[in-house]
Amino acid sequence: MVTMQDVAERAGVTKQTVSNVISGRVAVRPATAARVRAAIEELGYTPNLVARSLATGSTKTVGLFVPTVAGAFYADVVEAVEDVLEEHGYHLLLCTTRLDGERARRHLAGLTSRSVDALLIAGDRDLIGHLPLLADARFPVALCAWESDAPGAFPVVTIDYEHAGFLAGRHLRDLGHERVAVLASPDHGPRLAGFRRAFAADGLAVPDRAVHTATEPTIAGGFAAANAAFAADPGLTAIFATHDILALGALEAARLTGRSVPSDLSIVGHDDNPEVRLARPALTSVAIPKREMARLAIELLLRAVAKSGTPVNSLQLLRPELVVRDSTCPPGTPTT
Amino acid sequence: MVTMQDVAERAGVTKQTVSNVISGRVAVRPATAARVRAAIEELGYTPNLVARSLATGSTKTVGLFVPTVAGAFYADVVEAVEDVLEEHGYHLLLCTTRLDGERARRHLAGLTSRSVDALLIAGDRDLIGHLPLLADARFPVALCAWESDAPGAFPVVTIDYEHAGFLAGRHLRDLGHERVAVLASPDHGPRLAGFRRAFAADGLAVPDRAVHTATEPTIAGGFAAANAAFAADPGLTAIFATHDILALGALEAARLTGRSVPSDLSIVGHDDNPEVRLARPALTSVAIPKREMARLAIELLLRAVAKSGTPVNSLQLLRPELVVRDSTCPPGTPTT
DNA sequence: CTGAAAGCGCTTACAG
DNA sequence: CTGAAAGCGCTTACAG
Repeated sequence: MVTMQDVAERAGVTKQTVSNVISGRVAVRPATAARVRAAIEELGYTPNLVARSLATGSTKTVGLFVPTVAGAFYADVVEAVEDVLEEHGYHLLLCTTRLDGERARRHLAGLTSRSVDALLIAGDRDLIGHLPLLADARFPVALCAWESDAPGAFPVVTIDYEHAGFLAGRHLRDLGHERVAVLASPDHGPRLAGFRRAFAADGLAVPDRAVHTATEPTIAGGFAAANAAFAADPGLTAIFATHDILALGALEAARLTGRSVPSDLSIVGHDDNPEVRLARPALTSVAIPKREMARLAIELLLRAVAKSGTPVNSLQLLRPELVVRDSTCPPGTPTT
Repeated sequence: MVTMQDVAERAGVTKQTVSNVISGRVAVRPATAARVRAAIEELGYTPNLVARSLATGSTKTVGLFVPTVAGAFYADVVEAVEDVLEEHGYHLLLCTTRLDGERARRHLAGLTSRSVDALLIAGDRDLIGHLPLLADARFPVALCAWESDAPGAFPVVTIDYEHAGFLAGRHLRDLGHERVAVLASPDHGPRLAGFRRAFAADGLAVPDRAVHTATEPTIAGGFAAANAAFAADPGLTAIFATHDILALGALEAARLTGRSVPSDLSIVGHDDNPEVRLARPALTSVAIPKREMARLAIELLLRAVAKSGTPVNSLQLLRPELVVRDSTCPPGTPTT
């Protein structure tokens, strides 16, 4: 492999000079610089980034942990992160934890060895217990897409999930719904709380018996939870699913129990994933600014890297937005 | 930061000995090893991987290029790659090219600087023109999920796409279809060729006017192409879409033109993405072993890294499988 | 504007 | 089984 030394010899200078023309940090006489550049060209020299990293202490790489890359949410997060990184000349080291805490721990331990300039952890559940491992990490760490229990030790950029739930509830209340059910994933406490707040504002309660926990975040999980909701209250007029995929299952359950959506049953989803636009009817859903979230989190990190300090430890909540489509209407609206 | 030297001093040995107990390459007297381990523990020492990489020439990292991470196909590829890497103690450097050749080129150039032990490139279109950049890469390179024009310079592990098309065609022929159309993405030549081969085997031709190119790989693209197909031959009884997403668009087009699927129109998709199971009717599709493909490609690469040689330059084609669901039946079958 | 020196933290033969 | 030496390829002050 051709090294900086080789280039230097060829150009008749020392390697420091070569380094200077490459980095541009120190002025080099144009004629010399030209000779060096020619030598680089002729030799096909390309700097050894590992050596550079050892000397500078920076790898120009940031780590990203996500639970998975399947599904629009995290796929978008990954791509948004990559875009920002690219703008700043950084590379992406990706680790999908797959809801496997032990796996996550191993990777975390691996990263600790200063092979990364910063670390962004998106999504909770898996890593929460291992975060203390990061307590004395040599690089800045931030969290995003964290719904609850965000440990105070790190800055977090996330969605105002409580507000998301509130928007869903508010929409159903505006339409006049009173007998409603929630299909909730276990980790979606804030969304549920926000939903309840919307009803409470009108003096209405969403009792625990109207909340049905989905055992898994799948169509089947939503299907089962929706059927449980129908059994608990056959006369309910609306459902809020804390995740689009559950809403899709609810749609299926409605079809099989002869409920037409939205005239017999309104359904509101959450996340506004692309597939909800394909559902029949197209689902009303709460859209969350995931790309902006990812961007802000990475920029925060990169800023900390640049001034080699700790990032400002704050909790930043991005506001979601309701997207009304065809799956919601006032209760008792005749089928068209 | 605590270094190997610090550990050595604390344990009263030299850093070479510390290195030996960590690597386990050289036997160390148990008592000494214990002292060293204690020192590591007390100091919270963790080796600097960058320094190790510079000394060994290996970064324990492999690069993966994919066009995108959105969509089940590449998401699965990424996760499969990661699983294999994890088994071997490697990290994943991810780059999504986003169909942006210039972006891909930049990343490629970046990787060339020996910061990666191997490189897997999944999917074509974007990188094809820049592959020569890799001609004298210092690490092994392999290609996967390559449909056509795989440059002979690198080993490729991919799907037998021609066979995939054949399976689709064969299925429709077995059902008795004769007047068919193909909705094809521009890059899916082999699938189309295979489809035609199945018809040719029965002495039937699939003329060019029955092939409708989708301008984009989206529902809308499939929708438009399907309508073009209906216009060209109102009496066609079956459609093969070279991509599931196009098939979904065709489903929509069938609905809006009053064709019932499958009794009036059979539809076969390709890729067997999870969403086709949710479509109504559930789509018949050609399933491709993408995870196996990714695994084989990475293992090939890792083998080459292990013996620091060039990988065997071969073209390996994995066989797809037809998954029959509810969107296909013999032509003229009465609606149930 | 250019060169001599030291160092980043590790590993790898090679002596003892 | 342990230590002394050299080296991986770069960068960073610091002289001249």
